[in-house]
This record gives sequence, C-alpha cells and structure tokens, in this order.
Amino acid sequence: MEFQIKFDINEKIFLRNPESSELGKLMIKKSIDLIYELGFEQFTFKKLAIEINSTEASIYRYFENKHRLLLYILNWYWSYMEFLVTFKLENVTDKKERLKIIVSLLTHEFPESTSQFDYNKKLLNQIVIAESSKVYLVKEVAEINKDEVFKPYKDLCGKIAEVISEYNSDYKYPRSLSTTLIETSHHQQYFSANLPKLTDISSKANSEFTNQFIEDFLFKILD
Amino acid sequence: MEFQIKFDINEKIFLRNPESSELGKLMIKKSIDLIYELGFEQFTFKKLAIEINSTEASIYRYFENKHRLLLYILNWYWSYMEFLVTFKLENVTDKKERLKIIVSLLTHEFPESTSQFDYNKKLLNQIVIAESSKVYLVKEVAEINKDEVFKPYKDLCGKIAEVISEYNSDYKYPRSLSTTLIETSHHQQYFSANLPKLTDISSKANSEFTNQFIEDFLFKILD
DNA sequence: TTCAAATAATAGTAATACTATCATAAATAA
DNA sequence: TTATTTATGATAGTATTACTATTATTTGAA
Repeated sequence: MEFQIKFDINEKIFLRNPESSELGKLMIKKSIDLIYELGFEQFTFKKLAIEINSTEASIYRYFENKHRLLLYILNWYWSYMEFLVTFKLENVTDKKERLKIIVSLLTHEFPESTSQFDYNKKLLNQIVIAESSKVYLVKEVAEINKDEVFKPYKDLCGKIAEVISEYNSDYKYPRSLSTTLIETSHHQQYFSANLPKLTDISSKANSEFTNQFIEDFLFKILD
Repeated sequence: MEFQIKFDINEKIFLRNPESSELGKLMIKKSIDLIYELGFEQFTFKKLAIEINSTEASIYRYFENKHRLLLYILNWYWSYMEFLVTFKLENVTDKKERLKIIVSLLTHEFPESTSQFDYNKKLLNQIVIAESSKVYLVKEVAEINKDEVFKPYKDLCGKIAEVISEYNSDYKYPRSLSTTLIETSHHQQYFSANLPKLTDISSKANSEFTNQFIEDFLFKILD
C-alpha cells in the first residue's frame, strides 16, 4: 500500500499555493534539496530558479520571500509530525510506551525517501534541526504570529503535551516540557554531530545518543 | 567598589582587536544597541557606521563580517557568564544551592546597566536569547569551530556540568544537561514572551516562570 | 475558438556585502 | 625634531541579493 498525505497549509504563508501546480511542487521539492545543501543563509530564489529552470519572478509569485518559503516547508513538517505521532500511537495503550514512541519519532532520522512524488523527509528533518529556529527568532515574530503561521508547531506541542498529561496528570508544565523535548532533540542531535564537546556523546550514533538522553530525562521528570 | 572586567577574546574572531581603540569599543557598544533594536538580519555594517559616525570600511578593518562581530559579542557574554557563575558560587557549599544559583543566573534578566563604559548587559542578554543560535546554526560550523571560537560556550557548559556532577555523580549526561539548561532557558524565555502557547506561562513574569520550570525539571532529573 | 491565467524573458532598482585606493591625522620611534 | 608607521576618513566601485515591473508567449478551461 502506497499513499500520499496532503496538508492544508495556512494560506497566509504563500501568495499562490505551490500545491496547485507542477512548478509549485517542484519549487518545494528542490528548495528542500537546496536549503539542505547550501544552508538557509546561502539559499536564494535566484539559485532555486536556475535549479528548476524557471525564473526568480515566477518564484516570487508563490512566495513573498525565502523566509515564507521556509515557513511553508516547516509547516508541512510540523503537520506531518503531528500526523505521524497520531498514527504511531494508534492502538498503543501503555502510557509509557506512548511517550517512548514520541521520543523515538523526535530523535531518529527518517529513512532516505524513495518516492519521486514525495518530499525528501530525511533532508527535511535535517533542515528542521538546523534551520527551524530561524523562522521564529526574528524581530517580526509578533507580526507573523498574528497570521497563525505557527499553529502546526503549537498543535504538535499540544498533542505531545496531552500524552505527557495522560502519563502524569500532576505535572505542571506539559507544554513547556513538550517544546523542550522538541527543541532539545534538535539541539542534541546538532551538537553531538557538530559540536560534540557540548554533549556527552561517546561512540554511538547521535540519533541514538539523543534518544537515550531524552528518554532518560523525560521519565526522571515525570516519574 | 566599581570594577570592570576584561576577557581575552580569541584573536581569530577579529582582524583588529576592538578593545585596542576607542572606535573599536564604541563599535561593540553600539552594535549591542543596534542588534537588539533591529535584530541580527536587519543589522548591517552600514547602519552601524552611521551610528558611530564612521565608515563601513573602518568596521571591516575590525571584523570580517557581521557574523564575526556577533560571535565576538557572544564570546564576551559566555566568558562573562562563566565569571559570574564562579563569582556567585564562591563560598557556597550547599550543592543544591549551587545549582539553584546557576539556574537563577541563566533565567533572570540583568538589571539595566548604568555605567557608560560597560556593555549593556540587559540588552546583551536579550541578544543571546534571540540571536545566539545563529552563530552556530550555519553550514560552515565545522570550519569556524576549528578556530576554537566556541570555547567560551564549551567552558561555561563544562563548568555547569561540574556542578551537576558534584550534586549527583551518577548522572550520565552532565554536559548535555548543561547545554539543555542553557538553551532551554533561552527558549522558554523567548517563547513565554513571544509565543506563549508553546509554554505553560500564566501570569507571572517570563523570567520567573522559566526559573521555576527549569529548577523543577533539573531537580527531578538529578534527585 | 476564445479568453483568462500562468509562466518566461527581460529589465531595472535599491540595498547589501564586500574590496580598493588615497589622503590625512595622530601616535611613535629615530 | 623629523621621519615614519598606523589608524581612520573619504570616496569609489563591484557582485550579489532581494525584490518590482513589463511584455510576450504558452496553456488550459469555458
């Protein structure tokens, strides 16, 4: 069984919906490759245009600027993560197990994508780790937040917070703990790969290390 | 008693030491104001030059680019934090108290600076919260890390890790926990001020909220 | 077939991120 | 004291970025 998932991305993020045309879809797919390859700072619409054999002007018809494009990609990812969490928790009743599944989803890399039609989730995950904070750590955060462009992140956070509260209804900070899990899983993966002295990684793969660190700390907090 | 502290900042960060001239010092002081006011993305050497009645060319004689200038400021801050931690822990023997002092330093705003000669630590702290991740979340991280430009951050992390290990020598991840404390204190302060739905803040000031969240979580992990 | 919408092709602008040159002022060394 | 180094200012210039605008062409839907 093969299936593809679509999410309704907040219309305020784009000028024209990239899902509505082949060019738009190609734009998103290639921007994932390019942002991964160049990093967000070096990524430009000019370079993307060349990559998709189109023009800057065409890209600007879809997105106001590259910040919005990144936001689009991250919204897709956050929606996808919430879906994945829901999916993987289906029929799992053991409350501890439910949390372990979440930690595992947050800390492990995705397998290399095979489908031509799908976004490359492995790269997407790396982009989230290295670039996601750049969408909210901007001066205009209050302005852009008004358009509810962070709703998918907040929803994911809310969903995880629910599972935390199911496990321990006395715990006072389920949402803060939820964002801490998410952000820490990014940091620790990034640090253990790039600045290992900021972590306690020894030999194991950094995903596995991060998983153990987070699982350990989560249950010490909640038990 | 008034005193000023100087730190030896890694020479690889600058082309000419800004501490070595009045112009250099003014440059750093004003860049703190400007980065705070505009955010790092909108901050440019041109704008800074106007602010200090100098020229872009002059600033380029001190720093290769604005990323290096930010790195300089953050190195100063990390060194300062390590000094502060050392200072505030002096003569405190109670191990729990030592950790509480650290959490308090990490989560509370600094008072408005009065001295004309000193950097504005309140603004500096806000810059650290909103901009610090931008110095390491870049493609060239491996390159720039070779010059040991993150040493002050690693040292601060190491120092806190020691205090963690003093308190509980069995805990397996003192460094990862240390970076988690630092990064989470930034995130939670930023989120509670700007994206409160990602946290559990209710009424209290966001510094106080963050302090309680982190203290709670730290002792649940270590006890 | 006709009409509207999307895209390509092209041009242009202001700002950014630099580099280079030369004159002058200030500090220092002979 | 003069000579010389050094820092800065003044100015110019370049390539790239981040857009906006215009027109022609293609595509697809009525």
